[in-house]
Amino acid sequence: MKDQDNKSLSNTQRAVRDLRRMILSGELAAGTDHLESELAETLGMSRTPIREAALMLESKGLLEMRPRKGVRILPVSSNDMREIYDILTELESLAAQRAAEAGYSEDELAVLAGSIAKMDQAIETVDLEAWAEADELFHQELVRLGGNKRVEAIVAMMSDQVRRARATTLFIRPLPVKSNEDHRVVFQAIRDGQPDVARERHHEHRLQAKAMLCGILEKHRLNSL
Amino acid sequence: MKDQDNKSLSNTQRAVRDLRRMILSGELAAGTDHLESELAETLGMSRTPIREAALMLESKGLLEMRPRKGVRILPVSSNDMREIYDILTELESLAAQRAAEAGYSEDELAVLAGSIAKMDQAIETVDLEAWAEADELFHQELVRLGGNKRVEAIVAMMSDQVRRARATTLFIRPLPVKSNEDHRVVFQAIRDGQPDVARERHHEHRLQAKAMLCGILEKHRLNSL
DNA sequence: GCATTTCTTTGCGTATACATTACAGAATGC
DNA sequence: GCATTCTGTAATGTATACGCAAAGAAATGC
Repeated sequence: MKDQDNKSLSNTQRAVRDLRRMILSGELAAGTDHLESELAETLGMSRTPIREAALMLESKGLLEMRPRKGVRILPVSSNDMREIYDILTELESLAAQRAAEAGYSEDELAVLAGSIAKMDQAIETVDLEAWAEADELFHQELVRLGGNKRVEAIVAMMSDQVRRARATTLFIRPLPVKSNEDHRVVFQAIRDGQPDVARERHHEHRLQAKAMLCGILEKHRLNSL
Repeated sequence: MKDQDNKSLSNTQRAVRDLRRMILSGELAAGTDHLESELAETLGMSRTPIREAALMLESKGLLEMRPRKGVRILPVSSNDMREIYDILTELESLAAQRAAEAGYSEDELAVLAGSIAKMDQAIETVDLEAWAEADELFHQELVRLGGNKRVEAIVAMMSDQVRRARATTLFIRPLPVKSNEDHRVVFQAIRDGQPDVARERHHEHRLQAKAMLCGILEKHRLNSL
């Protein structure tokens, strides 16, 4: 199945996918430099698709191309995380508001409800990986329901960067019980058609998440992930 | 001076700059298709830098590369404008808040004040082009003062698309007197260190601008710019 | 021993050639 | 006359080659 994908995908697309995966997994560590030709050999293709992929990832903020220094995997500082969380806070809150205004049916909210259920279960079994995955689904689906494709794209881009920080902090942070309550309240506001409540509560939720995460990063001097 | 730029800039960078300019000026009209080789010949370079430039502009949402259909200049529908204005509304309001929190000195706010003065003057002389330019400066500087580089980048990206719509609507819309009052109020709130006021007033300002612009677009059936 | 300059090496920017693939139009079968 | 398949072509996707510019090494002058 993966091989079929490989056949239909262009090399450039494969390079984007693989490089992104390697960056998010840490295989290409933050702050390290890599020659185009080196990456080309690693992925078994020529420099052209590598360059095209790197260009795309550069505009997504994952790396930087510097003449004669190779492509540099961008580190994410705690200041970067502040910037990113501020943007996520605003855009997701807008999405929550719009979702509440849209008046979705129970069916249409099934995925959102499901993600909350998964998070509850993950907390009971103290499975942090599963919680993180469900949390991501919640936010992604929330934004989808907001109905603004550009917001979706921006949030997806930022989420890529958050993911790296989260992988590090997941096991340091307190158990996200409060977080789950917040999600439930936002969900109810959307279901009950209360845009202002949905917006406000989600806004608050994200501000707290930001404070928590950035606090941890700074306390542990994790200044480049 | 321009020629010096051309010497120090790479062909890819020139292509980005020129293509962007051609799209914003309408020389490359929205909805039209252009072959890579055709653009290459126009700009006097090979396909490689054209492809790289197109890739960058694609991620900025100005165009789309479709296999065998050429590079398509993306039209901006009134629905697109709604999406864009919603994002600008949220992110600029955040910037206004943060700018007010930062406690800038009069000196540091000089550019912002200057842009307001220019807008006032432009209204008196009914010079809409000059007004639009000053208005853009105001919003750009506001976002800069917000101190979030990513917000700056996103807003700059979206502004590129707004510019096309504005060129069309500028001479249909009412004289932006109300707009200038809004700017002044936001400026004062920033100067006086009132984050909530700055945020709220700017938010309102942008919502009205959105309603006005989208209203015009729909009334005149301008559905692809 | 240090600075300056030149030379070498290395990696990127770009052109170009080639492979691939999707589409159009013709041709053939029914 | 219509549908289907085949084939040619046009445009993209990818590889590769080459020139140039910058960083480092070596050498020379002081």
